[in-house]
Amino acid sequence: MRIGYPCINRSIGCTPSMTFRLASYSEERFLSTVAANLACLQKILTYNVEHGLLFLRITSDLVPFASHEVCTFPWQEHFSDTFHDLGVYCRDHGFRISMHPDQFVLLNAPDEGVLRRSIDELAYQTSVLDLMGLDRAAKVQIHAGGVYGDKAASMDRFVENYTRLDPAIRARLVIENDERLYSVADCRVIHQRTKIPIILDVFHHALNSQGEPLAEVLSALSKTWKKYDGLPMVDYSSQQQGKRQGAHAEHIVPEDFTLFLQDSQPFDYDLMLEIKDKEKSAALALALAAGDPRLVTRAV
DNA sequence: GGCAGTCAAGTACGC
DNA sequence: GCGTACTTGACTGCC
Repeated sequence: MRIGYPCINRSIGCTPSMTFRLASYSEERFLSTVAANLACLQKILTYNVEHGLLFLRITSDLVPFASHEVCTFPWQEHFSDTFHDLGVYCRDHGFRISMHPDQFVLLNAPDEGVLRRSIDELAYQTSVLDLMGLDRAAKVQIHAGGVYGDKAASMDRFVENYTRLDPAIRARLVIENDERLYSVADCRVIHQRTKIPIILDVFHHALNSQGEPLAEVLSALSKTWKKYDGLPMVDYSSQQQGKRQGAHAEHIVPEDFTLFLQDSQPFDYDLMLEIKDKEKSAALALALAAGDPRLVTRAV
């Protein structure tokens, strides 16, 4: 079990998610932004090695507008050495890496334009991991998509579109249960037809499920990950008190997290903490997990 | 320097 | 059919 947090670090003074308005697009702006983002990503990796946090989600904004038609610059070639170096650093230090396209990426969209843009975005995110030379255990996670008034037909469309994807994308794609539309049970139906691995989002499962116990779910989902996919990934967060149901908490709740570690025994997984204060809660989680035989904080 | 409104992209839902 | 909520960090224009 590696522990990590998503995308940005609040204490190192840079962000790998620098972007700009579409109206401000220029090649100069694009190049300087990507260069700064990549430099910041290296800083975050270094910080994480020093703090024993070996699971990192890379931000979708690393290369702004990468999948947009406005971006015609061959950034893959231009930055290939930098990506390569980042990848070597990740491998040397035993990192697990993931990416998570946002809500606009819908593999089951009935609209052809939405589908095409979604696939373009998946191609971009996949290519980042490919350029870094990471193996198949580095994943791109999405939700199953929309319902569009007919869930069965929408799941059929997911399966169809998934099957037609470039193998390079398919090798990295995994799906995650969401808090409203597609539960773990729904994802398992899609898995049966595609063999796509399933990420468990513990918080979403609490909000959208038939109450299947954690151990039962982990047991089933672990089997959807092949050896070359790496350990299963799990997203963890908790409810922000006083906010709308589903709102992510600002800080980790130590008692809940300790309980989760106990309840998830004996399953092993890499854990992504979707908590707003990022590396701060991740450090606390590490402390709470100290002594857990599953925990890994440095390259072996 | 600080603040409020806005931002490439989509869907679901209430009225 | 239309407007709004969802989610969220960063940009941008205005004071």
